[in-house]
Amino acid sequence: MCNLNTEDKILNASLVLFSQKGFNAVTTKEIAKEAGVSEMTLFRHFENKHNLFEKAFDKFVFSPKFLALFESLEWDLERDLTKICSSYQDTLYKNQKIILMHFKNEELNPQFDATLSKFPNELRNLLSDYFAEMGNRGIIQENPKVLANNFLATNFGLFITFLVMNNLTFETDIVACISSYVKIFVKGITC
Amino acid sequence: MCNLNTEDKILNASLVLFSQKGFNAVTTKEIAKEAGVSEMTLFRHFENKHNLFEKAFDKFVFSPKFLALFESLEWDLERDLTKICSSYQDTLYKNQKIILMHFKNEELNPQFDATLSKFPNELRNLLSDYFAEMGNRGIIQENPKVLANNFLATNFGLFITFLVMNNLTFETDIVACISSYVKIFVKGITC
DNA sequence: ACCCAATGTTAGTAACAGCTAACATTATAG
DNA sequence: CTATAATGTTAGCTGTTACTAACATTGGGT
Repeated sequence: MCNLNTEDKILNASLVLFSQKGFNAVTTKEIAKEAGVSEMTLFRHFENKHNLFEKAFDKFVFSPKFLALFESLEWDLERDLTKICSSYQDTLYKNQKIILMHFKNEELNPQFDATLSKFPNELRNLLSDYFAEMGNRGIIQENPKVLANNFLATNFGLFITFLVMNNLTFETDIVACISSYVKIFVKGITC
Repeated sequence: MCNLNTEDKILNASLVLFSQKGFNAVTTKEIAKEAGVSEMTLFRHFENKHNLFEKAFDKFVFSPKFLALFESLEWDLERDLTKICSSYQDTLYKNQKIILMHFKNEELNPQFDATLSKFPNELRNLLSDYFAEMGNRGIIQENPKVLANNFLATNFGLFITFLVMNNLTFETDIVACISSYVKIFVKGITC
């Protein structure tokens, strides 16, 4: 952690602290200390706190490539959904700090929301198309849009539950939960 | 909103603002203004900001009566789960501000987590027992604990998705999503 | 050995936070 | 009408925050 360059050390520290406490509750002194750097250095590199926040966001937001994923599907419900699940969970996991930042901060960055909504929306459309095609093939018959929403919301729900409520709720692990969910979901929607 | 007594006006304003921005990001001046009251009055009633936070929490936390709910069940999967769903969603809805407060604030109040974890844990145990009994009756065969976790996490996920991501994700409404979810879940777990 | 760029250190500013004290105003009840 | 309690107003204190200026220190490249 020490042989990173200065900017990265500061950005890392920012991400950690902003996601833990939110923008207003974190001080620049705190960030500097966490980064192992003088506060002055922080301002020399990022001008002001708000700018630092934006740079941290830009650097750490992870945009997945769902299109490739959907081209690799096999039109086998359980296999495909398992694949999609783990890809989506992976994306959520990689963005967990960013997502927490979003939860803790109100409308700090207008493009913040836009960026964060991009990949769920993309995934939702791809999923909806996938379900529609599965409907055409006579495999399922529910409304594809509702299914897509449902599937995404459940995945996000499982993710957020295990991420933020782990100390206060469930003891089963998320992998078991998800694989069980996919099995039930597949059986539940198959004609 | 104006014929409430002073303490209630302040507590209401606190809840709104704390859940929107988090403890540190809200000022006592802001709360006083939102409550339509002088800042001095706020301190006269609640001594300090932290105490105000705790009082707001104590006042607005809503503890449901799940035991009565489970005694009223009919051992018909879809009907029962629909009932449980809507009761849980109702609880979440009534506690939404409190839940948001929990999301935005790190370990401010030690009993905070304990209180908030009480009712999901209670519900989880009741649900798990319910599924176990349904297993004994030969209606389902999955692991009751995993099912309970799954059911709760999905419900929480749907709730939180619609609560906090409504501007950036899905356009379907939550009632449709939930009723669809229950149907799929029931079909998916029935032998 | 020297330069220069990156860092650290210290001191400080202006704004604002939480909070208090003192006094003025209102309202209500006897 | 008056006494009393609840509120408002103002001014200010104390600490902290974001941020700046000025100078000191380090360390690698030539």
